[in-house]
Amino acid sequence: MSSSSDEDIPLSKMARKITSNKSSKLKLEDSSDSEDDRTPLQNSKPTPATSYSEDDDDNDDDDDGPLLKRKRKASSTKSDKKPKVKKVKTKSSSTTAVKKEKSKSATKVKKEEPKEEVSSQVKTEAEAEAEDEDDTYKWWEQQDLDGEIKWESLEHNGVVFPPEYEPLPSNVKLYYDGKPVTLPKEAEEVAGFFAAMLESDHAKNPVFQKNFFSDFLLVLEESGGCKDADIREFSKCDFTKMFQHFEKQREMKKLTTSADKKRLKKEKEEFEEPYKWCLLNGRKEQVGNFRIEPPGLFRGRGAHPKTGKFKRRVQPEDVTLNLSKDAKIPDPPPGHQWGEIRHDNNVAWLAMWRENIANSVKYVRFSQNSSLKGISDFKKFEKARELKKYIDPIRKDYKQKLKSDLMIDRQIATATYLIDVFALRAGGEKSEEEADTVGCCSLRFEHIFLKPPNTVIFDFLGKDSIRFYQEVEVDTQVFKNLRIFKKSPKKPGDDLFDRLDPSILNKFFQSYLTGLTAKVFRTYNASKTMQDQIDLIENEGTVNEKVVKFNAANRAVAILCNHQRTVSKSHETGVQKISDKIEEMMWQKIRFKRMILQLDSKQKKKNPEYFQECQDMSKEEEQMIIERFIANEKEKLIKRHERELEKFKIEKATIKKEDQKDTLQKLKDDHKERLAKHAEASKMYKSELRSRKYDIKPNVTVEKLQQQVEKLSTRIQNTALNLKDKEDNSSVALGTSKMNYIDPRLTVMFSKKFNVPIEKLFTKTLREKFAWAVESADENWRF
DNA sequence: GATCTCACTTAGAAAGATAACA
DNA sequence: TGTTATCTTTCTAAGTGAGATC
Repeated sequence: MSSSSDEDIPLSKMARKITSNKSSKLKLEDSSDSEDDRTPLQNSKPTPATSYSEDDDDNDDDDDGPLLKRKRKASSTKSDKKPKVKKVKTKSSSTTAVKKEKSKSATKVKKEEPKEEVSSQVKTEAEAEAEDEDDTYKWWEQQDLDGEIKWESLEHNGVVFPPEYEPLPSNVKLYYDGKPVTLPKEAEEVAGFFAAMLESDHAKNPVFQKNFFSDFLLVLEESGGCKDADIREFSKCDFTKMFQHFEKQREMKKLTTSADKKRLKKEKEEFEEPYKWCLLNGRKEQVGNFRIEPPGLFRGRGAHPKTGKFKRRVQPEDVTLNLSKDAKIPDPPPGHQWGEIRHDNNVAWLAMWRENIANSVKYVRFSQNSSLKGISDFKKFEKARELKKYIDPIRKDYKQKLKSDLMIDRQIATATYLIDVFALRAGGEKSEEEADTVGCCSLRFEHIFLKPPNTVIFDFLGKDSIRFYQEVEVDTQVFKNLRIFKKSPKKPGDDLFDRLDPSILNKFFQSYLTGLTAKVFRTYNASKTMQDQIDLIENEGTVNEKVVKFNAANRAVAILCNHQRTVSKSHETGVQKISDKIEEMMWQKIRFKRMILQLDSKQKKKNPEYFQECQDMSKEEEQMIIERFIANEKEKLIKRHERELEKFKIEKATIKKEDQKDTLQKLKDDHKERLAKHAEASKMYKSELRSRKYDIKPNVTVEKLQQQVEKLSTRIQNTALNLKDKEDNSSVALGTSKMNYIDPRLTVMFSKKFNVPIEKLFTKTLREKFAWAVESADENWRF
């Protein structure tokens, strides 16, 4: 099938998640299914992986050999290169800044503000916030954003180091083989890191334990060893005393008065204030992570082979600072020197150091609301919007290439399909020293299961070891290709796309559009999905209802990108509580309806549907609800009384001695009275259940009862909606897509078009990060 | 062309702050 | 007013991709 109508179907819809209702299968491209295509995989003749001959159109010239078998190898550990200060390039621009779509003139170029000293006397955050909004640099009103250099001048105050280690009190010790032992403070610190997380999942992980312990022994040896015992076995170490000490400290911290907490917070803020800001081209901008990461145990995600290893303390000598040549070099901490000073204006970092786990580089960068971050965000979304113009020919092209005679082209086309339709990541190669996670190019034999005629089950761990599990229908030719890519002698452990890696794929993408890479597809499809979802929303209802609809659209994007979060521990009980509440409201509603019938039996004839639900709830169900309701209410009363007694104990001293007895007696009497009322009500409910006779007060009318029923109906509806939202959101993380994938101008457009305050959609941080979008998009903006 | 290095974005967990509830 | 649930921010791990180097 290669009809033109097929071209009209958006590709993102071509493959659908299979639900239990498979009614809407889309017929897709291709074709004359050959006899061979219907042959079960296990019966097909084994062929070498380097060539394939399924049917004629599947024949391959095989002039393109597979990539060298990709070994999962250890990364090299060192680079002693001297830093190079690159020549500053000043390229002419092509990117124009965000055009103001509002009536205000957008072309006015802002004058550079006078350079101010970045010193410990910089304004406080509150003062900075209070500054006139117009004083902030609106880079989006500039015309040229294309320069390659990152800054003309950069000044900052360096970084904040974590506090030195404070040894434990002498009575808090590690126990080895049942006896307390004294450790050198360096080793004690490492043992303490483990002890502090004794009850976490990490500490129960054998790999974590092993890595921690071997690093602990190393530090112990480096620092002079333990004189009290020959520590060799992890199983003989008892960290509980140390753990209890940290728990106690945590409890003490909780008890700090709020005034003290405030004071400590203020002191910390005052100390950190100078490090929070820098001067970028003479303008004050915020620094992001100005705190050097403290030492600790590496918490790798998933099955990381290095999890638990000791992350060493970073010294000033390990830190390289990056700033202008003429900028004042911040003083290193007393007795120390900076590792290196650089003046590289091709990069957007202020400081860096190398960590000891993977020997990778950590950077101190500008904050999310800085102009540099904003500009790169803006460019990212503009590139994704540019893809709009190319997406149709690209899709047409790769659909054709799915049947190419060249294996490499087929693999490229199939991978592009997966990236475009299922928003897979590129999937770069990983070393043995990392968790075994994959993306598109690194998918292996065992990560997909094929179910004829065209169903694929993906099951693999993606970034952060988050499981990607989807059962989907795919294009028939894609299905055929995947079957070829899995054909014998391929076996578990082998790469599905044995001739691909992200750089080959990205080179292919670049032939369509400069700067087009696998990740642009994710941004494009995410924002496109959001635009489509918003287009479906009716402009009606309350602000909160509109926010719920916005979140539902956001959720569609998060699901597309497979953004997940672990279900919170309290989720189950929370859901149960809400479900119980709904049942209780249903029971109350039915109760009111029965009262109506008792007052006026003719009502049933008038509107039998209205009273149908009175029959829907069985007596057993009702009894269960009533009993639970009674028990819950009683528990509430008891807890209330306990709190009152507790309060009385505390306030006793402030009450006159002669009044104390009376006050206590009153509390007890009140409680007794409430319990009596509760007992009476319980008795009434039970009697109602037996006799179906209701004790209705004389002032209660049919109209009043109807009003009550109406109120309850609305409450039930709202609570059910909340419950559904809670369930749907329990494992989906909305934040990641809002922050990284959905063009913020879509959110701003929604806010303006639907009259929803932006504060309801973006937190303060996001409003600052996306200030450029908030100020430039209007209600008609489209992705 | 494979591999390595560097600079950047993207990611979920954990900590902290705030709102809702009893 | 204290407790609990939820929202927001911070932290830092884990990706992508360009360009240098072997």
